[in-house]
Amino acid sequence: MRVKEVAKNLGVTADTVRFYTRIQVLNPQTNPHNSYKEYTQADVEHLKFIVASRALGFTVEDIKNIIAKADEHESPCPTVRHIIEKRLEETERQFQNLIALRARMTAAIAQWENIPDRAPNGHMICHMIESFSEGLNHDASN
Amino acid sequence: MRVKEVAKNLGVTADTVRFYTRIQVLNPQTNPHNSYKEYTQADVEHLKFIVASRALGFTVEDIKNIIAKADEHESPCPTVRHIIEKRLEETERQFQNLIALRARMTAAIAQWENIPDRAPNGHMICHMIESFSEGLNHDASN
DNA sequence: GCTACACCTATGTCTTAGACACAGGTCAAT
DNA sequence: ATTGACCTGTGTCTAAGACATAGGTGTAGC
Repeated sequence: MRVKEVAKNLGVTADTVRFYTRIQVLNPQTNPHNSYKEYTQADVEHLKFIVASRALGFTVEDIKNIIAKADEHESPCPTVRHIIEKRLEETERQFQNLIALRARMTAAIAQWENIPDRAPNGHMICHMIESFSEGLNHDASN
Repeated sequence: MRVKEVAKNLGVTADTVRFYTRIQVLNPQTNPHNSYKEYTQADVEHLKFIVASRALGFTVEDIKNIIAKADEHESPCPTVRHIIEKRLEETERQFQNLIALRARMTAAIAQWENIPDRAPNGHMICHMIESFSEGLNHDASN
């Protein structure tokens, strides 16, 4: 199979498959005539593993490490358990940040609903943002 | 003031200030002797605007556009109102994605709690991920 | 066989918002 | 004058692909 077909089968873009191939986390054979890549069923299974891992929040670097462990005939499972805990913590942090961001955005929109547009002057670029930033507590706790 | 002091005053890193200076969204004077940048109080106010905008989810490119509008003596407010709506929608999408990701992660961790580690074999890299991917519905609706 | 032409391919470059490395500058204490 | 701690600008790097482009494939019509 060639890249497009493989991609369509797994619901990802051809560029994604090319990317995995480029960084050698996927290693199809190359047709020496036109240098097209030829993906076997085993390659597809391999890609399926990669896609599933990505869907669980693993980075591509994580996946490389997991595969490396398996290539040494060691069980990658302890590594997998450890990494997903770490990634879950990060996700939780992002989640909190996103909630805070959304709160700031909706608060700003609400605050701006009742005030008029205004031309910029010497010390103001946009009075809406400028006035909103007054209420922002920029502490160093981060 | 020099970069570190400015950064500390606004609760960002010196690298962040240097970055804004590099892309010319901040334009301090340069000391011709040592090519150190010298930030005036006006520069600090300008940076304050940038930091506030970033805190509202605007991209640096957005901020450039807003400043460009203001430089043409046009009110940037309509632009600002428009952009924040767009960014809020994106944030909402990210939010949904993050919720779904977190659900997948916790589901995987729960599922893996009761199954043993296992060595990789010919057709499996990590049976935990592999078995989890079975339950994944990879549809094309995205 | 030849030529269009639609579609596909690999490769190189670009993206964000800074973080990091590093060679050199500053400045107060000696 | 020299040490040494700290600071500076500049160049490079990051993640995970997306995009641009020159060239290949393969079918249809002649």
